[in-house]
Amino acid sequence: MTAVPARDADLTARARIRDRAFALFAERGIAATPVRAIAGAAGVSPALVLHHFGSKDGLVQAVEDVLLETLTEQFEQIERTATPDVFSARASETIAEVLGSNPVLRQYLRRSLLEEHPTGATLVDQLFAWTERGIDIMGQAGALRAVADPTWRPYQVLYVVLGPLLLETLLERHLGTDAFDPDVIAARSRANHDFFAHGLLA
Amino acid sequence: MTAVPARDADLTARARIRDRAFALFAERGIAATPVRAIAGAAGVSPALVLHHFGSKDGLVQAVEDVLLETLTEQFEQIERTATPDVFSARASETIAEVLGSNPVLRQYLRRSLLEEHPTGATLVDQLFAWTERGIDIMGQAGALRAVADPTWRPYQVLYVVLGPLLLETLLERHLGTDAFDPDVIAARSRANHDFFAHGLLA
DNA sequence: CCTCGGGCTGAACATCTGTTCAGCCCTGAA
DNA sequence: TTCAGGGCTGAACAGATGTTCAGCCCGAGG
Repeated sequence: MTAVPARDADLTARARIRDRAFALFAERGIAATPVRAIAGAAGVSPALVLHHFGSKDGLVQAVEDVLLETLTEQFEQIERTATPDVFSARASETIAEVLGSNPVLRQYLRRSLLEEHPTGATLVDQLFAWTERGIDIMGQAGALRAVADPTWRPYQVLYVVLGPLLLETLLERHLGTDAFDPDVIAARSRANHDFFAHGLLA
Repeated sequence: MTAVPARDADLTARARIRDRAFALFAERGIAATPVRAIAGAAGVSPALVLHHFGSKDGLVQAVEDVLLETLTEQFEQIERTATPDVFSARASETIAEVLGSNPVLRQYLRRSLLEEHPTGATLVDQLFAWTERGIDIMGQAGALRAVADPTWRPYQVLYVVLGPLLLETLLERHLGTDAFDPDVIAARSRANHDFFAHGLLA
């Protein structure tokens, strides 16, 4: 899923339509993006969009299939290659890298996670499962503090990690800089690690 | 803003339209809610909706005005009545109470916080300001641990507090129970306090 | 009594939406 | 050369949507 294709001419019309749809869905939302707008952005007739994807829903499905596949790939790679002692660091690094370089992806994810769309649910469930898995790995390595009710731990982690994505516009307004600039990400990571390590209260 | 009016007949048609619009906007989103649907739900002709509010945008504005006013009222009351030592407890208690008893409000908020709509931005900014103010109060009471970079503290708090609201469907799916049931809220509050007090790591 | 005005309606309008369809062009196989 | 097939298009259609408008009903004020 290339958010901003380098050279459209290299892509088949089908791929161009999918990519443009992805960007426009992210920017305006699916319902608010007419097939005609996608066709226009891809330099193609509206009829061709339907010709390739059957219906607008079919196009949405195709877009989300690619999205899901790409993300799954990323996360499985973390799980395969990261050892327990660096798991947390590697995971947050990869997340930052994937999200930081791709504003359109962030916007699309934001919509997906909050809308009741089934793909959004799949995605959140996936993220939650990965978080649980990561916590498990760290727990077995003895890195976690024992708590009375461990139910909420993965949620707490997920909230802190996903917060900057879900409320990106807030960050942008108040920080005045790009919320996913590498330096900002680094500072936030340090603060989060401190938070996870010691909490906030005296 | 009464999410589910007790007895519609008691309300003027204008108020009934506003309330129904609020519920339908929350459920389906603003763009996906036709004026005709609102009119139907309120037992009124579509033309009356426009007669009272000028346009659909006018209706949206009216709905959001009431929403913002109600929430502001709640939070100002906390600030007026809570002393520093109980501020955190009182705030989370009130938030839980307001949100817990009002599923439609939660849904509407979720949409507002995420959409680029100006009211959504105002609302998030307001929530952030309240969080900052609460942290300030607790800091002056000496309840906070000193950290290297305090920039991120209010965000971290906001993420953890707003998480269950933003990702309510995830909670619902995995917990199997109402995510804002009083018992669940209580358990979550305890876990959050522990998190804020000591962090997660060993 | 009349009439004025606001709540309220049905019907209509222009526009936008997803989708269909007959048919164009062009490449590659027979 | 013929011809089949897939990429592709313009025009059109049916339905939905926001909005307008002429006019209804009915209670308050003269």
